[in-house]
Amino acid sequence: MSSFISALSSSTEKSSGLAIRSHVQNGRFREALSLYISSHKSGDRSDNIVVTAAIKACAQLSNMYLGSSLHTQMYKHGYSSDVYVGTSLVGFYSRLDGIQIARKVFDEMPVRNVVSWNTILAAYLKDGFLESARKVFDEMPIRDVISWNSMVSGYAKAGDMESAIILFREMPEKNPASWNSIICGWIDCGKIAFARDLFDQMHQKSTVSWVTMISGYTRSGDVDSAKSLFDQMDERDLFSWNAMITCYAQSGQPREAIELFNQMRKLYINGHLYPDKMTFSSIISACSQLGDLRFGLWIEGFMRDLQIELDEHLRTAFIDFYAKCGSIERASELFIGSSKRDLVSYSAMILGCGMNGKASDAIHLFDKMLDDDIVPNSVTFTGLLAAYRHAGLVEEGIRCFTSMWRDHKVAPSCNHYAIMVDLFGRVGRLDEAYRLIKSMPMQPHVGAWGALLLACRLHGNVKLGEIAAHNCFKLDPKASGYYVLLANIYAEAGEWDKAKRLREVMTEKGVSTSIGFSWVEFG
DNA sequence: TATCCAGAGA
Repeated sequence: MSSFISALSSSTEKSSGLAIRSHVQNGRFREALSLYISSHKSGDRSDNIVVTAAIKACAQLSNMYLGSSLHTQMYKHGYSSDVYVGTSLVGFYSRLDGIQIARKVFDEMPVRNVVSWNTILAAYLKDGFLESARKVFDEMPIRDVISWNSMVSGYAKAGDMESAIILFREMPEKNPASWNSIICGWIDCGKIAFARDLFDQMHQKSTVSWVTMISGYTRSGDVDSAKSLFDQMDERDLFSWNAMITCYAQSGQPREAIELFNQMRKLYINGHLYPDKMTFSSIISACSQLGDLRFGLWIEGFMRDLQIELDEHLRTAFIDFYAKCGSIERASELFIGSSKRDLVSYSAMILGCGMNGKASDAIHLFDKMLDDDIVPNSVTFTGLLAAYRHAGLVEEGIRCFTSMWRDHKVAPSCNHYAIMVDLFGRVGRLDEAYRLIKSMPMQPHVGAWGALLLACRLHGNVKLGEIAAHNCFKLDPKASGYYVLLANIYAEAGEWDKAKRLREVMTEKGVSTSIGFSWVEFG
């Protein structure tokens, strides 16, 4: 009987051990640890294989408490001299506790293999100690392709492409990760053409290579090239879909992002591909760009169905979404419930308040943000200035605009200028608005001139209106709205000839006359 | 039979 029980318990030990390892292999770290804890409580003795997996899960989940208690247990059982346990502990401490402790554990290992060496090499590189890492690399008794890849990517990430390429050329053996490190390095320093050149030379591209290039094009704003690569891919994994959806969402093409998401959803319905936090983060951003509250709410329900929990990224995406859709109360709830309020979540809230005319809330949040020692950025000031504009608080707006560079070292962008022009314009201070445009250190964009034009329409100023309109025509020749505005200014001033002439110019230039016809009737 | 390298978000 007792042998039966012990056989039974050893078989459950085996199966739970197998399940724990499989959870870890598939990235289900939380499940792995809770299974480990429950099987441990029921008296299972864990072997070094299972503990290795558990330590890895602790590292991934930043569970310092359980990880270090596993370390103590392993020490007691004499397992800590095992090369697998030792190596996973080095990885664990390098992730959670920094290089010193990791190095200490590494030095105390009685046996090391190439993976142990790679782990300590990666630990130095992760913390940015390039020279110490190189020392480890040169001292290593054996190196495999991963050792070389780590060092190459370390140089590339540090921007030292020269050293990266020297090492890359010396490699006795290369795999796709080696190439990807260099490609990534070129992208990081803005040399997308170099990256593409290398990408085209690759014989065996991995999905990582494709995704790296797609996100490179995203960063350089080349949506067409990104899409062209995406279309050429034979096998698309979750990362590939996410990269392309993100590309659209970040390039101001939210409809395309959602369209692609719907295509991806068909694969989900067939049980092939499940959207994850990253997917939703981009999709929510697309929804907030469109101000599409209904679709966003549907997305929230879909996430609930998939049991996707809000992390800080997603929470901020939702704050931005609700704020931009006018649901400031819901945005505030999420913001207040957030465990760490950072620059982005504060800025999203301030922007939301600004857009929804809650000037005093925006100002209050800004003060609180400074109290929390968070340094404001360009987006923060866009929100704050928008709040002043909405409330028509000119003097406060001027003070804020002056202070952003003087006190916070944030240089005003075209958009900031455009908001100020709008603010002056709305209250009829047209000359100041015009002077502000003339004082811009950069080429004024159509937003600034457009704001002035709108103000001239509002206050019936023909002279400035003409100047503003002609700049708009130059900067955005295809848009008919500016012509309509100028025509309205003429019409209201009774200058029918000019209005008529303007319509002729539109026809000559082939500008669409299909919208805003109210003015044409005057001519 | 495990441990290490390359891809992502507001």
